[in-house]
This record gives sequence, structure tokens and C-alpha cells, in this order.
Amino acid sequence: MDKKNKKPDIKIFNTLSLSKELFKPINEDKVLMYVCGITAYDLSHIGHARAYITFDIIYRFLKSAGYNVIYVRNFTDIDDKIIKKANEEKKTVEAVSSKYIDEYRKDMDALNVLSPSYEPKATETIPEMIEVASKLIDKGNAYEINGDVFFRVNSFKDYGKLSHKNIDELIAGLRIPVNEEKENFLDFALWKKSKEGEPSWNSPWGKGRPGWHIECSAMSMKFLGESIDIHGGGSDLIFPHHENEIAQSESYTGKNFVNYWIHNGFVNINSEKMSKSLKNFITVRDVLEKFHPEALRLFFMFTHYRSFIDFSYEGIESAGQSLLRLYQAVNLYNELKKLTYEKRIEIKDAKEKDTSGGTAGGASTEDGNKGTAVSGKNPESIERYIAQFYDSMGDDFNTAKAVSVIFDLVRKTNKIIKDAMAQNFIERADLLFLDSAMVFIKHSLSDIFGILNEDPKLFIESNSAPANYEYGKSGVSAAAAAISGEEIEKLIKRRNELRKNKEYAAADEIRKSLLEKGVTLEDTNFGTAYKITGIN
RNA sequence: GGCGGCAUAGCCAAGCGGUAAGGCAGAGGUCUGCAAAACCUUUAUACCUCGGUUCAAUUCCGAGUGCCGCCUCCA
Repeated sequence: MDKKNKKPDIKIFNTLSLSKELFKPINEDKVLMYVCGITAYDLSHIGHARAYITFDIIYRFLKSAGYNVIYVRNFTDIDDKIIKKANEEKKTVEAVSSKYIDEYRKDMDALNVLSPSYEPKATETIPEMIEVASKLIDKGNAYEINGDVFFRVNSFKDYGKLSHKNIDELIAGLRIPVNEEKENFLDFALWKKSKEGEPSWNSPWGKGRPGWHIECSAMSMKFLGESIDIHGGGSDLIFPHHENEIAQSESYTGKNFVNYWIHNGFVNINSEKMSKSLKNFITVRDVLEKFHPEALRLFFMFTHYRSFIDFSYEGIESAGQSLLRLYQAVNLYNELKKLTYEKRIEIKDAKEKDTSGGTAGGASTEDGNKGTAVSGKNPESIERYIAQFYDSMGDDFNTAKAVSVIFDLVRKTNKIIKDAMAQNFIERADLLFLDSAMVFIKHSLSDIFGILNEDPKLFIESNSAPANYEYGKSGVSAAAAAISGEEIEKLIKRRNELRKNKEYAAADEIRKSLLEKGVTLEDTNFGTAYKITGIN
């Protein structure tokens, strides 16, 4: 990271080889990355969220590792499903696609998914697609039949290298009726003759529109060149989509198309694949209605990107609690800093340490010596944590492991801070450790994981209330309190007077009555705070 | 039918040849008049079953069971 030029080793599980490979980009400092985007015909679901958050983190990590990443993520804005939707809603195809592109962008913004370097639309790349199809025909890799152009799968000897299938087996396993027109049922459309009323473009084969697979090849080559480093997408795209992309691209250029193929696992609902066709999908919005977007991100990060995730509201709830713990740690640090500035916590230099005859300084047990703890319990280097973090991320983007490193660190910083608060002093070495730890925590969580972007104090105040979720129902945020803020303040004041006079029974009575109205009190050193926790 | 993946504590989930990260929940403790919140500590007699390889297997190999995915649009 901050070591100039020296980049951490990164191993990537490559679908081509089904094994982890050391990442070596084509250009020394630049990474060319393409990720298949959405077909814009409906709201995004949490499966899309996982895919794009996965690649968002990969994108962020590669940048943090010192690479200049050129990231392209496309929009498919011409396609059967969009045409169907347009017909149903009696709108133009363009109206439908642009609407859902807008909605998608809103979702991605909400999820703090960074915009790629380029977001091309298929319809903006038609000439390039026609060029590819034409040349493929010239080279004998494709053929035209009545205005349709098909890729001749048998002309590409490596067909199946990505999905690890072979053509003969695929034909043997045939389950769908063969299109009589095609030479081989595996042959796929590069160009489709358009029907009446459908959007169409002029081509050497008459009016038509592009096939799906050729879009990505054309857009990838247009923006990134003929050979790129990383191409990603959901694991359902391996076959046939990505397989077809390889076939047409490599036939077209005669060069290797992609060096590293990365595929993310699926989001399941009740152990079953979630998909639009199964109609069991949950939209990004459904989730964001009830949970903080960062909770969703963390939820995904707790699992390796290649594993499937079984989605559940309980799972996000759990991730939400974890997120709160992270915010709490930063908040605690902020409080400590404030106390040191106000000189309410003294900063001691190592020299004046230990009058209590502690054990050998730095080597002493860093755990367990509560209370005394003047012996340098810390000067441990933050480097160890940073190294572990980068090792984990460099090991096929193992976010689950990387996150655990952060939690380890958080436990450590919490302990140091709490001890300091209890003793009213902190050793300078410990403070320096805390400072560097927080810089690292904030960088890793915010810049790489894309979380922890809220003000800690505000976040904690607004998220501490137990979520009152119920599957399939909206209304997590509990009912509002049955009492006004003004009245609450009045009662708190009254109660604190009673407490001052040690009339605890009466004070507790007020607290109880507020609780019944959905207000929870918290006595702190700086006064009494209240939270609307709702009536259960 | 072909190909592939997964099976780790109450739940989620890393690890993958030398005897188990992390999170949530639970329990105990610190703090507090008591609470709440926070923090700390703690929680797997062996990681689906049975065989095999090995000095050593949760980790490798084989078989079995269960769940899931791809082979059709799909992140």
C-alpha cells in the first residue's frame, strides 16, 4: 500500500484453470477489468448487489494496492426481455432501459458501489459489433441465414475451455429443441434479424439487432483492447455467455481474450437460487428499506465471494450488529482523543512508567494485566495487522479473513482505550499505536470495503435500537414513541433531580414509564441520553 | 443423463497435513444507586458417515449420504 511501487502479491482464482494463480497484469501498473453489467428491464435484486459489491471491492482493493484500474461495466439496453417489457407497458424500449438504468444507478449509489471508469451501453457500440460479426463471417467463424448471423462453434477448437465442457457432451445432453436453421445447436446468434416494430439497426444482413454475447466482446475490446486482465460476472454467466465471448473474441483477434476470469457465487433464498425467473427475488430496495446499506455490504463480506450466500434478514441483522461494533470502536477512539485534548486523560511518556514493579516491559503479557497495566502493554506494531489484512485480501480477495483481522484489531484498541479511561492516563506508545490503528481501520473499511462512511456518533444513535424485523413485512423501524421529545426531556430532568436526592424508587418509576412509551434511557457521565426504541 | 460445488459450534462463516479465525446470539465480569449502553472474558474432546494414504487428516484419496448449481434467459 503505502510502500511506493511495491505491490502486494495477489492470487486470483481463475475459472479457466480452476485454481489460484498469481496475478500478473499485462501492463505493470495498470489493470484492465471488465464486468458484465445488467440487462436493464427491472429493479436490481440482491444478487446484483452481491455481484457488483464483490467487484467493487476488488476494484477498490486493486487501486489500494497501487494499480491504476480501468474498469468497464456495461449496460445491456437492447434485448428480448426489454422488448417484452416495453410491449407490456406500451413504452419504447429506450424508455424502459433508461428508466431501469437510472434505478440501478440509484441502488448502486445507495450501496456505495463506485462508478466504473466507463459504463457503455450496448446500443452505443453497434458499429463495432457489426464489424466483429462481419469479420467472423469472413474468417469462416460465422455464417448468415436469412438475416441472422450465427457463430460456428465448431470453428473454435477451444470451445468449452472456460466452463470445462466439451462440445460432444453438450450435444449429448441436449434438452432443448434444435433450431433447424443452425448448423449446430450450440451455435449462437451474433446478430438477430428484427421483427416488426422492434428497434433495429442497418447491417450488411438487413435490419437487425445484436445478439447478447457479442455486446460484451465488442465493448470490452472498444474500451480496453483485445486482451484484458480481468473479466468478471456472476457464476451463471460462465456458460454460455462467457464461453461464447471467448469464442468470438479469440476467433476475431487471434489473441487471448482474458487472462483471469472471476465469478462470484449466488445469493440463495432458503438454499435455492434466487432469480427473476423463479420469482423469489428480493430487490435491493426491499433490503434497504429495513437495513443500512453498509450492513448489506458487510453481510456479503463475511462470506467469500465464490461461495453462495443464503440470504436471510437474520443474517443481515447479525451483520448490522457487527457494523455497529465497528462504529462503536471508532467512536470510542474519538472520545478518547477528545479526553486527551481536554487533558482529562494524561499522556505519559514511557520513561515515567511503572512504579508497581511490573514484569519485563514490552514482552509482558498484553492480556490480563488489568488495573495496573503501566508496563508497556503495547508497543506492538500495527504493521502485523496491515500485513495480515493485505495477505488475506491478496489471497483471492478473502474478505472474510480480512474482516476478522479488523475485528481482532478492534478488540485490541477497545481494550487499550477502556484501560486508559479507567486509569485516566495513557502511555504515549499506546496512543501512537491507536492513532496508526485508526488510520488503518478507517482506510481499510472506508476505502476498500466501502463501509464506515457515516459519522460514528450519529450512526450509533440512529442504529442502536433493536431492529424489529419480520420477514416479508416492512416496518423494521419500530413504532415511534408515544410521547413528545419535550415531555421526555422534562421527565429526564425531573428524574435526575430525584436521583440527586437518592430517591431512586421514584426515579426508576419515571424510567419505567418512559420505557413503556418506547423510550429507553441511558445515564452517562455527561448526562442522560434517550433513545426511541419503540413499543414492542 | 453429463459436468461442478458445498457439508466446520445455537446461527453465520474463515481455515485446509501438525490438532480449530472472526461475527451474531448465549453466559460470566467491569462500569452503574440500580439499569441501559459500551467494553472485557468465555463458548467446537476432534470439522456429515465409512474406509484408505501418512509419524500425523477437519485438511489428501476412494466410497456413501444430504443439499445446491450449471448444461435454457439470468449477477
